[in-house]
Amino acid sequence: MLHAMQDSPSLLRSRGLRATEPRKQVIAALSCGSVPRSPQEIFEAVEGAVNLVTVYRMLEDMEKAGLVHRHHPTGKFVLCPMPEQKGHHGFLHCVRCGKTEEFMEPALCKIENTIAKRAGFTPVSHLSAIDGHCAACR
Amino acid sequence: MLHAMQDSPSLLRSRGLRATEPRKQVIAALSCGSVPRSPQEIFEAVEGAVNLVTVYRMLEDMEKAGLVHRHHPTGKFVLCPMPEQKGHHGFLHCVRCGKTEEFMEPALCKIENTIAKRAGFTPVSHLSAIDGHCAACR
DNA sequence: ATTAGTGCAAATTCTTTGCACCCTA
DNA sequence: TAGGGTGCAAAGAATTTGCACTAAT
Repeated sequence: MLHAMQDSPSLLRSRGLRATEPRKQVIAALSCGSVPRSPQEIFEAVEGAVNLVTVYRMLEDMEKAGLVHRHHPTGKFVLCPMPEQKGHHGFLHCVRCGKTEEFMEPALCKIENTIAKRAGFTPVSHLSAIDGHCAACR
Repeated sequence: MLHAMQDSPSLLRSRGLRATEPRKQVIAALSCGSVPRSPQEIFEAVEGAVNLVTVYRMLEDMEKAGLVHRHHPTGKFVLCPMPEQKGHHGFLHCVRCGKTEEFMEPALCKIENTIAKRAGFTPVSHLSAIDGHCAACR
């Protein structure tokens, strides 16, 4: 997350997006605290410095670019800590404090592929979210 | 699913909900085709026979009762094929035709628990959805 | 200089709330 | 007949669209 905050311009450019002021601000807001945020919450976090409509459009672009992910079932957004890595990203989400961390676990992927195959499905993408209490909120 | 269609009244009553005409219609609509449906889509499926607002309230109640589940990331609703069974329910969803089936896989649960523990999380609930192409849409 | 990106205003769409009436158990 | 459910009207949120203007490359 920090790497994104420290150098959001190159992060953006590496994904084919221009490094604009609004985008840098939104990334900065998202990189604070590992908590998923809704468009409205991001808008408030930047204190209205970026238009809400722009936040919507931006998140759409950044999601396509793999820079942010939507956390389900909340539907909020988090910065992807490893945008270069392909594969199944999953979330660990604390229902008390909201802290959310992303993980990648090949073994989980493998089982999901097995389940899909068994049912005659050709898997394309996976989504998994684990809700619970984090160490601090135990 | 068929069992629900054939006897939605007892299904409803077994969960403490009254077997009303609107509810029977919504369950019938949901049990057709194993496709997740939004409140609006359900409203259209019953051809306006049930008020849209009622559909919303109903889905809320039925979800609490464990009769329907929300499918993520679409946010639409499906009838739960096994409301008696506890544990982690997951979805297999065809991105072409929309067909969605639910599964339960202890091995998946187990890995997710491991992931959570490893990160110091106490897991409370899991969500997983696999998108892909079903046998018919291959 | 180009063209992606942004802001503003306004339209849509989605979801919730309040309240009176109805119908299931 | 009592209380859970429903419909209707209306409010409130959330999300999208069009278009002119700005700014990054």
